[in-house]
Amino acid sequence: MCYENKIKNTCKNKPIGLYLHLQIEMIMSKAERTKQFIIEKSAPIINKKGMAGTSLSDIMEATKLAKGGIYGNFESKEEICKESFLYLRSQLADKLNNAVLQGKTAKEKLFNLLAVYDNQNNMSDGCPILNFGVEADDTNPFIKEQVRNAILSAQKRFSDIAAFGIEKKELTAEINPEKFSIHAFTMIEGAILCRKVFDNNHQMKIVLENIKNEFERYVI
Amino acid sequence: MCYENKIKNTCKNKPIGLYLHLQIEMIMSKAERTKQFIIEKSAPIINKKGMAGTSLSDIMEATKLAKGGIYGNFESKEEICKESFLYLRSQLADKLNNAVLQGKTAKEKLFNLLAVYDNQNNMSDGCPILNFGVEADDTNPFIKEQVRNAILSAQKRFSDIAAFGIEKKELTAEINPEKFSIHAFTMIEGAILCRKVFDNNHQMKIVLENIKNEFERYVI
DNA sequence: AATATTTTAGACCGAACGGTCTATTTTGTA
DNA sequence: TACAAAATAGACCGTTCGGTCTAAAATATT
Repeated sequence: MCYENKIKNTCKNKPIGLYLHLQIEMIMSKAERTKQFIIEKSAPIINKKGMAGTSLSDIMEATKLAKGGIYGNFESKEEICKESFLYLRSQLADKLNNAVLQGKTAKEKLFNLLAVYDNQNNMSDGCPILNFGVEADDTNPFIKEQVRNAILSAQKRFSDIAAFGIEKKELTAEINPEKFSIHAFTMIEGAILCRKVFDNNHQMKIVLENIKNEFERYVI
Repeated sequence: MCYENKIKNTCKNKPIGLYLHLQIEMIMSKAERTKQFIIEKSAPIINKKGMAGTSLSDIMEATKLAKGGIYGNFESKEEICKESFLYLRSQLADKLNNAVLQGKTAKEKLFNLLAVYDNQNNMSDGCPILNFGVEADDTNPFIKEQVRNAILSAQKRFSDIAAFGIEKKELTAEINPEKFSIHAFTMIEGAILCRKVFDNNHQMKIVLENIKNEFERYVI
C-alpha cells in the first residue's frame, strides 16, 4: 500500500522559507520528520491512556503506519513514551512561558499564567506532569527524573514572578517566593485531578482565586 | 501442590472470640476469606504499578495462588482492580476518620488529620485517589465515579472540621468551609505527587504549614 | 533518467496476556 | 470417619503484546 500524502516531503534544496517551522521542516530529514510526526500523534494517546495502557497497535492506528515504519524510527515503545513526555512538556511550557512574557507587572504575569491553567484546552488530555508522574514514580526512573525537572521548572515560573514583584517594589519582601510557588503548584495539580475526575472547572476556579488572594496579600 | 497454611481456616462453629476481626473471619466462608486475602495482597501492587501495569501473574505471585484460585473468586482482573480501590480507600478513610475523632477541638481535629497525610507510611504506595484517579479518568467510568465519591468524602472531612469550628465559636464565620476544604485537599494531593516524585517530604511540610496558617487566620 | 540510499509495509516470532475448564484437593457436615 | 459440597491447581485456549526482518517502495544523489 502506498503511503504518500501522509507526510509532506519538503525538498532539502528549496529556498529558505519565511516561517521557522518550514525552515525546520526543510532541515529535517524524512526520517526526522516521520519521527516528529509519530511523537505528535502518539503523545496525546499516551498522555490519556498511560504508558502501560497504550499499545503499539494504538500508535500504529494513530499514525497509520505499520510496525516497520514505527520501529525504523524508534527502537522501542519505551523510547516513544519518553519522547512523548518531553514533547508534551515542552508544548505546555511554551504556552506557560509565553503567558508570563506577555505580562509587564508581576501581577499581570501571574494572572496570565493562571489563565493558562484555567483553560483546560491547554492540556486537554490532562497535565503530563501529573499523568506521567503518577505512573512513572514506581516504574520508570528516567521519566521520574524528567518529571522532577518539569515540576521544578513549573515552580520556578511562580517563584520568579514573586521575586520579580519584590524587585520591582510591587510586593513586600515578606512573600516567600519558594513557598508561594509550592502552594500554587501543588494546588493547581490537585485541581487538575479534580477537573478530570469531575469533568468541570469548579474547584480549579476556587484554587486560582486562592492563589490570587495569597499574592494580593503582599501587594504594596 | 498443597496450599495449606496459606489461609488459616477458622471453623464456623467455634465459640465467638473476643476480637471483632476474628468474629468476622468466622462468619466469612472460606471463599470470602480467600477473596479478601487476594484483595489485600493485590491492592498495594495495583496501587503501585497501576491497573494496566499489573498483570495476573503479578497477582498470582503475590497471593501464591494459581489461576483457578483467582478466577474462582473473581470474574475478571477488572473486578480485582475495582475491589482493590474500594479496599485501599476504606483503609485510608479509617485512619483519617480516626485521627479526626481523636481531636476535641476543631484545631486538634485538623492537626491530627494533617498528621496522617504528613506520615507517608499511611499511604506507602501513594494515594489511591491520585493513582486510580489519574489512570481511570479516561478509561474506567466506574472507578472514576468511585474516585469522585472518595474526593468528596475527603473534602467533607475538612469542611466538617471548619463548620464544627464555627459552631463551637472557635472560628469566625468568615471561614468558608467549602473553599477551605478545596484548598487543603488539592494542595495535599499535589504534595503527594511531589513526595513520590522527589522521594522526600519537603513540599508536603510546606503545604501542611500553609493549611494550618489558613486555619489559624480564622481562629477567634 | 539511472542508481544508490533510506525508509516503510507487513509477514513473522516467541512470550505474555486475560480467561476457561476439569480433575483433584480441601472443606464443612454428619 | 465418611461423604457431599466448595474451592483450587494447572494445563490449555485464542488473542495481543512488543519486537525483528526482508522485500518493496520512496527518496536523495548523480
